[in-house]
Amino acid sequence: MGFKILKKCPDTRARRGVLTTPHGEINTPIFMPVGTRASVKAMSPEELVKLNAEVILGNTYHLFLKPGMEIIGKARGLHKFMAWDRPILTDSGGFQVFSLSSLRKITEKGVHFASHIDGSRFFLGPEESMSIQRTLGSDIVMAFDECTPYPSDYKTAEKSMLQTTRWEAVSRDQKLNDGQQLFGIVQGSMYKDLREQSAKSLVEIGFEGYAIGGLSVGEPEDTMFEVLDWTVPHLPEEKPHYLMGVGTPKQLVESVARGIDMFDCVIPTRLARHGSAYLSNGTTIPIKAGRYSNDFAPVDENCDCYCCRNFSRAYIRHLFSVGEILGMRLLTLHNLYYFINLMRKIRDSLETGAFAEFRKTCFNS
RNA sequence: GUGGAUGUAGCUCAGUUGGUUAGAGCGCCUGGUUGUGGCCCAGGAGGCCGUCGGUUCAAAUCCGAUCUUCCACC
Repeated sequence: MGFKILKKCPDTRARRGVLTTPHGEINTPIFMPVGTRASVKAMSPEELVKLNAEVILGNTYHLFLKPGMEIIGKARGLHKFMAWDRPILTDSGGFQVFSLSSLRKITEKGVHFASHIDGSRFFLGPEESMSIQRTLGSDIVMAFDECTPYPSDYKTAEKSMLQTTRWEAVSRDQKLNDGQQLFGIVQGSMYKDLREQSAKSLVEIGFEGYAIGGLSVGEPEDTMFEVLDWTVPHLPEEKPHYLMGVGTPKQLVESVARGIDMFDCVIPTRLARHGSAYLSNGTTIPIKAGRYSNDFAPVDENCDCYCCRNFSRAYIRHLFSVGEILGMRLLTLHNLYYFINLMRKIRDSLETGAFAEFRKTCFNS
């Protein structure tokens, strides 16, 4: 178990690495498709394997509410329950408690909240989150944190960051299963000294990996990159760095250059369900637009995914306009293929020492 | 043929006792969507109100003719 750096970029902070878990190896930099409720929406595990997805996300908050831990326990863990035998990373539930639920009451022990599904009351704190993630049996466990809203004034951001730090220390003290790796999460909003302080505190506690949270929450893109520039240098170089919830193709490349190894984002799958398809230059097209009704070219001429090898824009637009499930499935497949392949190209360029060049030219086509 | 109904945005329809630049839903076009509620949000384009004539200061609205479509009867 653990992280090994295979090669470093001579020009940037980018690295090519391998993270070993109980369910296999993860080649970094990596993009992790999101499978919140024990399903990467519209994809079967078999299709994800064909796409070369090496690791997917699951979510403590959602799985805790439905189907509940008793059922996951009876299924003997999330891997068996959903028939996915590759690595799984589970989010701690902290983010969702703040973004989805209502009637939150925060105490030193955790958060009282009302379910976004039916309003029923629950409590989630670091002890509960770790216990749940132990039952889920995920390979990578995230510490319980509070995602500081944006914008936040300094005092609010500081208070929130310190609360997160205390919860993360409690998370670290909980017992996990053999092989489960715990990642800490840096907070601190957009303040340089808070980010540094958060990073240093986490390093003191000691985690198998370090995530950067509280970004891509509405701040300008340049601000996000700036926060990465402030934060990553304070993380242990030999541990994996995970940027939570990011991002667009351009943000992935730019964040790799700033030393990030892991990403997760709903963008490719959510946009696919809403009818947006990624092109190789990193932009999207709205496949539902009337102008595609007579366009018999593939979604992306430069793509060799199953969708682009077999189907036309006109056909997929038709599927969307009549509400056929296959439309969402094909675009999800295509968008994930694009993201996963983009990361493979990043890794290839790191291996050959050509990342800096790739960074400049990768969206030119 | 007779009687009744109908005609307003691409589609389905609202438009009160005549009163400023005629509305809605869907569709269409532009943006947005970042640790997931198969959505949603913000803008925009688009109408000689079937046609012709009349009444009136003023007509989608009242009157006449005509055409369209539908129903019933013969």
